[in-house]
Amino acid sequence: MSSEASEFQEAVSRFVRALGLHQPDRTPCGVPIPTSEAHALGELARRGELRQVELVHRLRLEKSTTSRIVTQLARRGWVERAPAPDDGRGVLLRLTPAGLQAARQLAAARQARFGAALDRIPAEERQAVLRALILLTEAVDEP
Amino acid sequence: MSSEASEFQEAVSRFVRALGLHQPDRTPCGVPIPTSEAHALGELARRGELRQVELVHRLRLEKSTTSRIVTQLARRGWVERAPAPDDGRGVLLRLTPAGLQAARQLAAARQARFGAALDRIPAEERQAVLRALILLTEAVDEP
DNA sequence: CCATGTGGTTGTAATGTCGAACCATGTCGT
DNA sequence: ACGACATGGTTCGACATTACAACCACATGG
Repeated sequence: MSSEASEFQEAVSRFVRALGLHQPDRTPCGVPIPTSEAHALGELARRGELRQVELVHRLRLEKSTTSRIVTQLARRGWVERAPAPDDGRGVLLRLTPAGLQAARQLAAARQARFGAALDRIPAEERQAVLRALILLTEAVDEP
Repeated sequence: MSSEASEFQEAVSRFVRALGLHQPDRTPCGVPIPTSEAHALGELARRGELRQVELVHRLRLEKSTTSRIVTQLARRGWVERAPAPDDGRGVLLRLTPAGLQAARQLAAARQARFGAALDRIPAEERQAVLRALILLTEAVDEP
């Protein structure tokens, strides 16, 4: 239904704006690092190690951009580059202890922001909203 | 619940990435204009006229940035600046016919993108997903 | 063993955003 | 009425994120 699609456009626009995603050097949670770096940190925290090329796919960035982001994270002392064991070309990324701590702080900040948001959603709706968001992501993702 | 909040973080991150929102000079729908300009155009299309300061609030940008965006849109021949009738300081923005057409094309592109996404969501879920997105936006917006 | 493809890095350029300085106009208190 | 302050806009300078192209190293397949 076309009216449904335009309502979605609306809703997505508003969501993006409300989230404050246009600010380049600050995450939506207020942490003073770029959003992409935060996402990279998140991916690394979830898995312990990650191939850099995998990060390229997950962040949907160019390999050059990804390389720079990793350099930034390394400069902050949060990740270490190591040669990939099974492929001489590859780079294996690993979180340092400081990086793990930073990831935890970031998670806490997000917790604060999204936790507060969740409090404004009726408890019985939360599961539905989360499910909807996941569904929507899958739907948008699939090219 | 904290596990709920972290699932949300996950879900939001994924959504943002899947949407491709990190590309500065291309909308998620593939239209080759910056996201903020697209949003500005959308706001102007919905209301016919808009005070520039209103755009600042809706886009959540600095007034300087907003001014530049409006200049861009004017350069494209899509909006006209006029003095606000009730306030000598203000600027009233109005869509030109070309701007209206551009807005329609943009809407069509979004329609194509989000329509395709919606098709991948079971029909009986769509209302729930839309509702969830609106709820989530309000929840995130509030602070 | 050469041709081609993949993973990474660096250089270059384009672009989006903010903060500050500045101007014009409105508003409020005395 | 008049000065002090707030509001709406513009311009300028700085900074940051991203992509594309060129290049290198390693892998893979005929």
